[in-house]
Amino acid sequence: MSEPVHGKPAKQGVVTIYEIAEHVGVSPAAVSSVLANRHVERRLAPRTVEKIRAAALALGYVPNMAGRRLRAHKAATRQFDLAILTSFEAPLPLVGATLRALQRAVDAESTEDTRYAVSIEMFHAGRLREKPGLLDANRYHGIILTNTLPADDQFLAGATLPYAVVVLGRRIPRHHCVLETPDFVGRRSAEVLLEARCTQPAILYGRMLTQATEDRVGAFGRTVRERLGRDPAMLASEGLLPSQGESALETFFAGGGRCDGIFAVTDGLAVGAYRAIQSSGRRIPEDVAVVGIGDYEIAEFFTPPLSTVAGANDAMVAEAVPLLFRLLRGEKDAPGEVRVTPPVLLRESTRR
Amino acid sequence: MSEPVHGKPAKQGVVTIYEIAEHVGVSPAAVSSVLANRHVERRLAPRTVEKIRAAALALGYVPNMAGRRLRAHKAATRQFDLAILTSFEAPLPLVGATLRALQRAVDAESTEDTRYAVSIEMFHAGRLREKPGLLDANRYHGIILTNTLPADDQFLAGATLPYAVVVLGRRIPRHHCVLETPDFVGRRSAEVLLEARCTQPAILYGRMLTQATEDRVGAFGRTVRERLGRDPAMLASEGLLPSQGESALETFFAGGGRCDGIFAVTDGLAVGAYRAIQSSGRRIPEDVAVVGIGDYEIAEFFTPPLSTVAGANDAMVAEAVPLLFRLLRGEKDAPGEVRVTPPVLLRESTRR
DNA sequence: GTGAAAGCGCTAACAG
DNA sequence: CTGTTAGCGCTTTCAC
Repeated sequence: MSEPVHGKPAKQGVVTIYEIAEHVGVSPAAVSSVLANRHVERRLAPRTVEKIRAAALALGYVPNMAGRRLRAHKAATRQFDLAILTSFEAPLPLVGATLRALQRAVDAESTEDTRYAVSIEMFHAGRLREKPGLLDANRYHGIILTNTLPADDQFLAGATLPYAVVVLGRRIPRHHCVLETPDFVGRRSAEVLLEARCTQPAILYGRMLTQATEDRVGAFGRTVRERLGRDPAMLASEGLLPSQGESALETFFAGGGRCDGIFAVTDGLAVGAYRAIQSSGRRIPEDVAVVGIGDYEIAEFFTPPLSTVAGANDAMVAEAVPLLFRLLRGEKDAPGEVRVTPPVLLRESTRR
Repeated sequence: MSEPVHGKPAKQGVVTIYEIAEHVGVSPAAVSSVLANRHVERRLAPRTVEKIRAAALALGYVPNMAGRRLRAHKAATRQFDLAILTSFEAPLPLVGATLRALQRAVDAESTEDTRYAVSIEMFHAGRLREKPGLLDANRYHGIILTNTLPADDQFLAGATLPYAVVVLGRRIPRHHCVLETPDFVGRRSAEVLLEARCTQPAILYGRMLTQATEDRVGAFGRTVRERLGRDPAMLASEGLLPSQGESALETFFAGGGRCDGIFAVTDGLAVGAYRAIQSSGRRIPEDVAVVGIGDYEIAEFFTPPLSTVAGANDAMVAEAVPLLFRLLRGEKDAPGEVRVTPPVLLRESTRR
């Protein structure tokens, strides 16, 4: 039944150099040399080269990178493939900070015989499980995973990924996690508004919540309830764009909604909130105080400058990256969580 | 001299499962099963499992992903490895938009027997040539390359990468390029300021210039010179952060510099410029008109809203992605350039 | 319970 | 000018 080792037609498989070789009537080595542009040193007949090229094109040849790499592999060099996995829908500053920190570590750890490849890969929020190769042991040596939605977290809680994983911003059982001190951001941002003597606080957030945001929203609500005896206004926008935040707030105002303090859970939403507040003739902070998230350096440059809670990106990354390297080294390290407490920066937007 | 095929000690090479096997005194197959957590079905003795695990750790075993992938390869599935290569110093949101567009195309093109892996990889600006594996034919099937510095461009002009390459925002001989219509952004932004009757225009840019930015700076200068008979003030900031733009402008003002119109070449610099202008007691646009770049949705939400030129990122990506796929398919397509003309959006920051 | 052996796709070395 | 061969590191039968 089985063909000789290297003469397989692979009738329904993918095109390999063997099919091309057979098709043209030359050896696989000849094909290889042409595809690698080494046919000159091999002094192949121009006509043969042409035929091989044509066949590769006609058959739709796609090189198998694993095969090439295995072959090209320099003994005495081990390679770590690392990735940062984030959702398409997420804001990128955290990812940028993570990448820079990871690259710095990699540059420091690289030696003659140890290389690292670092990349950013994205998944559709809530559909992490559909990401190809996630469960395979043949893609990554380690990843930093961030901006997951609850659906992703649920999937992760039941899954065991066959490589080193550090989860950023989220607590997931049996995984290594680095996250904000729970409830801290929601509670402190509520307190900032209450200390500015707000009596009608509101929170502006995107409809799709990462767990970190969900935690912030929940703690904000609880704190307001405790202190004022009633719930804050909940303003859910369609997304995190300034325009979406703006229209959520406009709709609220148009419907007769009142508020004198807003917690905007991303910088984009804060930008939109500023615009909606100011274009409705209200002043910040006199009529409406605003507090936001400090993960973005832009907050200081709002008019007026935005008070922020959080902004623990750097601190989280500073924990996550060394943790990943410890896991790569196989150091015994029980799954668990590292908590980071972010700073609170009071600026004009809550000064009254 | 040479050892039997599979018994090599590889004295100074990297640790493989063969070294582990030899070390423990079992077969490579046993080691493999343990490392893949398949030892249960194999009913390995717990003690053996333990010893194998310990040896892997002690020897610092790092799995070779190419080997695993080659082995795991599902025949009848071809895989394309695509990447977006950008510099660390570049703004991530632009890259994110490119990735989303690429992913959309990939989602559409994926079939049962054709998979795509997409990632973002970064290089240090100006040191593209040092990126590991860039010249190897065993990493990517195709890339979109963006945010290169002149040093990178020079390197590229002399290099032939052994896979499909689309260069974004830059014209490089012998490569497939998608870029803004040359000079357009610099010229139009100058015109926008001149039409606002500015007589002392200035340009604010980062010290490190991508070619696209260099082009913008140059064309701005030429246009001002043509129309006013003298050069614009050139304000070079250390980087693209708001704080850096702010201090560049503060220094300029402090030194007695005067200007009534500014072209800020990124949104971060525009944010800094706004702050420096306003905190110096000047008004926008009455005292100083400002025009910026529209690649960022935030411009509309400045106070006052920022007039922008450019913002052709979406259009460029819309050209670049299909081009990449054509190259992957091997369609004959001579290297050359596609030019995209960006829109001009006039807002309050130049209305006077 | 464990080992031997085949072979994933590719390329470099060697032999004509 | 071209073909044969070995083997990169790994996993999966199959045989004992």
